[in-house]
Amino acid sequence: MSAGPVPFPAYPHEVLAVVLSVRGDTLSVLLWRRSQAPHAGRWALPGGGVEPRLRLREALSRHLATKVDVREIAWLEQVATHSRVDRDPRGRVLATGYLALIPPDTEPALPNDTSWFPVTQLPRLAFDHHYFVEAAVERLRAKLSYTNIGFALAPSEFTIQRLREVVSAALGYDVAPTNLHRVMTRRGMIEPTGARSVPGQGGGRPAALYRFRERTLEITDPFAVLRPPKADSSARAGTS
Amino acid sequence: MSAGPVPFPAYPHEVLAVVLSVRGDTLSVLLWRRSQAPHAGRWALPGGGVEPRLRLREALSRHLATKVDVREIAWLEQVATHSRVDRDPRGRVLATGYLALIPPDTEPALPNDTSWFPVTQLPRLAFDHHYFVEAAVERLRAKLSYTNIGFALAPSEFTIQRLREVVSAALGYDVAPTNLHRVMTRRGMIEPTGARSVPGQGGGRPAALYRFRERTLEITDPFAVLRPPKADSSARAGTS
DNA sequence: CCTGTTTTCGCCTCAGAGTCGATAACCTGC
DNA sequence: GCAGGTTATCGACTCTGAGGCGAAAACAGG
Repeated sequence: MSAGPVPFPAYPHEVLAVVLSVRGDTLSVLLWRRSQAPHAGRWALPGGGVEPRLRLREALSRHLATKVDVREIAWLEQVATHSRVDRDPRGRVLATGYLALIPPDTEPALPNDTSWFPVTQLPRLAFDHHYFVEAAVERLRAKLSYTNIGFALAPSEFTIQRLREVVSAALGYDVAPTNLHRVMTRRGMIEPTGARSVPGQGGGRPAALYRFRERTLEITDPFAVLRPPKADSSARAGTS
Repeated sequence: MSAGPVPFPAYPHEVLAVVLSVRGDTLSVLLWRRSQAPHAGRWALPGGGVEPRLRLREALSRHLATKVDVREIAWLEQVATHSRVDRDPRGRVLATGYLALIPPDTEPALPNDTSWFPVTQLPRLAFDHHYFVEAAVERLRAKLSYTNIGFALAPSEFTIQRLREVVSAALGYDVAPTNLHRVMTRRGMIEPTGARSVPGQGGGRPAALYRFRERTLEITDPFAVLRPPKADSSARAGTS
């Protein structure tokens, strides 16, 4: 550090995670119950302060490690920073919220004060945490329609039926499995593993297993109003 | 304030604005030239510290007021918060960046140290400001395709040709005016004012004038992979 | 009335969504 | 091991909305 002091006012800063996962066919968020004031007894998002040498994301990972195994987090994305002066009764605190996604086939060992809540049946949350939840769910649902973000919400291998359940839970409404299969396939998002599901009870044809082809975010051109001239050939590129 | 002290470390926090506008057929960003260390002589985004009783957005508006008339800002949206420990040589500073849009028919009186730069020909920026510019431009381009955000980038009244120029500049590639007209109309985004443009030089049929129907953000369902059952009738709703 | 410019319209193609039925693969019970 | 029930998968067809393209229409000016 050098070149004189920083000329800006400082404020306590916290990071918060909206950890979303499909638990038993409903999209749920991970909350922990506060035992101390302020808002003792209310449910809150996991998170906390930012240590001096950590970036926001790193600080958040450490806080999350006390709740879930961080390796289970398949997606982590910053959503928004809130700055209401009175959002914390103890004094002004800025808060940056992240969206974190966990696949449904991992079962984190939760501490006693922590549990999953369906996003449609949230308890009263501490501070302004409900704003973060709303924003994160909205972000997730938007991205489900034009990215392959589903990879972070689905098991590593799944049947189309299971994928339908997961996507339906995340979106909040039913989707038809036949169209889901066709769309995901046509977009090249999923591919069959070759294996088949174990028949299970009740008989019937065992379903084929699929996996997401990529496990990093890819954007499926959301019908671009007006896309580049024609992809290849025709010059004009210009920038970057 | 009450209930004990805030238990989180504090950091200087600044707000930055990526002010974008179409200037002479190219998407441009508003920069000012730093006169003092660090990074004296380099160009930087407008912004600064956050006063104690102001929210981030309010603080940003005040900083912007020294550069442009705030009333000209047609859209203001938070994009991201950066936290690299060494992003400011004077010490750790967190920074929250905003995207601000200004219509092309307003001509802000700029201070001497301030001017517009085409986003494709940026000078070397101070700090990590280029990250903010990239993120803001990306956000703008994404939203152009599935929202009516264009209202903040277009004049209050315009011909289809002019709209094409503005949109082309923002996207960085040419778009066909005929499709633009149809798409914008079909989505109900624009409507004719009834007036026609002055013929101008060269003759030809005078173009009809249009305006954006709404000047607040509306989202045009980006082809939802799987949308709700059928909107009305057919029961099945369920949650929410 | 001819020319140049801009708008407007029609036609074509393509992708997504929904429906239906045929077929495949498995179970259970006899 | 075979018949019948159950579930999964796939293809064919249709419908709708969007983008690409080009021709026709509308209009000002000479």
